[in-house]
Amino acid sequence: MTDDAISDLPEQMQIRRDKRRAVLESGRDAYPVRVPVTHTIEQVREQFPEVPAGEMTGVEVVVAGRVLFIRNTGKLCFASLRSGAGTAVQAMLSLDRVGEDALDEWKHLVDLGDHVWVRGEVGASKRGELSVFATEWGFAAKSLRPLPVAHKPLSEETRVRQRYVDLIMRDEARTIARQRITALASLRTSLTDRGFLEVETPILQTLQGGASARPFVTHMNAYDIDLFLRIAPELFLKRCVVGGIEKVFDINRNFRNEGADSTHSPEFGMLEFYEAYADYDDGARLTRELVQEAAQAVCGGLVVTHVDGTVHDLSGPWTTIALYPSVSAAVGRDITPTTPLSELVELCVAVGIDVDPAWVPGRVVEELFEHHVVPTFTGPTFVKDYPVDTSPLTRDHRTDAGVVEKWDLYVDGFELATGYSELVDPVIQRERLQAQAALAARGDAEAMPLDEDFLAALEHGMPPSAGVGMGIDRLLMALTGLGIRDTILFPLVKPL
RNA sequence: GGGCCUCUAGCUCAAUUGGUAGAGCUGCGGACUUUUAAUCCGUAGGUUGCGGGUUCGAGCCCCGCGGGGCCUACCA
Repeated sequence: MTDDAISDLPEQMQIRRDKRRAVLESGRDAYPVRVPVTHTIEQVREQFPEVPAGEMTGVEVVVAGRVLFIRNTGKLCFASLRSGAGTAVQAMLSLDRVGEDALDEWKHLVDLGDHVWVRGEVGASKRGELSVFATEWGFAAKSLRPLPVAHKPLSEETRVRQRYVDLIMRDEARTIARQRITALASLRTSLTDRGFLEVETPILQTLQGGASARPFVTHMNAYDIDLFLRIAPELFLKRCVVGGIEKVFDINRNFRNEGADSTHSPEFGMLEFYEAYADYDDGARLTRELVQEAAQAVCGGLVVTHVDGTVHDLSGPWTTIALYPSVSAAVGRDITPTTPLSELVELCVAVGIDVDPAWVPGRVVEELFEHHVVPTFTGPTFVKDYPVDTSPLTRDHRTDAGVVEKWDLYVDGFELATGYSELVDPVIQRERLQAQAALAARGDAEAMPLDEDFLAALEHGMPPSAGVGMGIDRLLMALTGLGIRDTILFPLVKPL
């Protein structure tokens, strides 16, 4: 006989273990391999949308669900059985229908959190609650741990560390888990409907590249080499474009070995797509359509309501501004890529922005932009034409000197997506990557080494292309107003 | 990286100046055939995050460590 009495266990857990043993010893099964279910709880709800209070339907069903509310009286017991998706139906066990033994066992063995099944006629209680009037019941799975109180909010830490409990207790947790998948499906549908091909690119990479970030490093025993977990799929998607997959995307997980806080997760979801014979304006247009179609799929419309009750309108063509003109308007002075650093620093000091002496002029302009312009945004906003000295890997603007063909999409004050007219000249790309490699050689952990194979691919000729990256977590944040950790089912947490 | 706050029963939280660790829900026993956080009677449940120190006495004060949160800095 197994010893299921574990010492030092909290009383309530020990009692549930004792009940489990009592179930088995009584000849019932606490964990049957199969349960005689005839209807899901959803099906019962759909089939009997309105049963008048106190009336019966004559239809017998067997339903199973988790017990989330329980109320026992002397000869009549109530329980609310809920499906995983959150639909509930009431079970009623009365002495005259289920019999004395089954009623007593129910009262003494069933706890909140247990999975049970009941067989019985569908009807409505005197209060009008749709109910299954049990003639028979059994366990589907006995729960050995007590649930938290239903009417007090679970601490944020418990919600994240024990997401299974969060999913049981909180409607919003169940909702966001489904919304995330809905958003991903919407992005896939939107892109494949437009002729894009979804590919998979490697997570284990021999060289880091495609972004400036510190990678996670791991080791491959067979080849005895260090490998990097990807920080971006970019260089592989460009290889696809070179190879003729001219509309291509990857929905992937990236890993960055940097800070983890309320807006940054060390692993995060990302959509990247590339479209040949398109430029950054085309990429912006498609990005807007993707976000709007995702909003339609997830929220049922383009006007979305956040968890704090605020309403956000994602419809329309959205505002597009250029970085330098917007800063010029805000500070009342003409700011261009040739404005001297001293003048830019002066403007920062005047409004209390601390300037790092190492910053290049473009960086200082971006600080002025974030201070003066970003807070004025009233809806989704594309900001285009960034300083060349902060975007060394990006193609120069076709007409404006000193800026590059890059945009950032701001929603709710954070950056949701970024897009480029991709640099495809292999000679210029090599020069810029060589400069990065020099930084890497000097110890800059975020700089990329020279990827000869990528350059060889470009030297075969890559058509002019638009490239876009969008954060999946941030898309969910924009649609729901949640923090990043609520959009990720299992965010990384430090072990206790 | 810096600063501030926080960790007490299964869950959510109290505990006055350093003086017997409590409540609600949950649990357990009992009553109740229409409950929705039922009601009533009775009752159990604690290594106060971990380790040291001060003190006659520490949940409370001091030091160290760990977890969490907020602000700030940095990074995308």
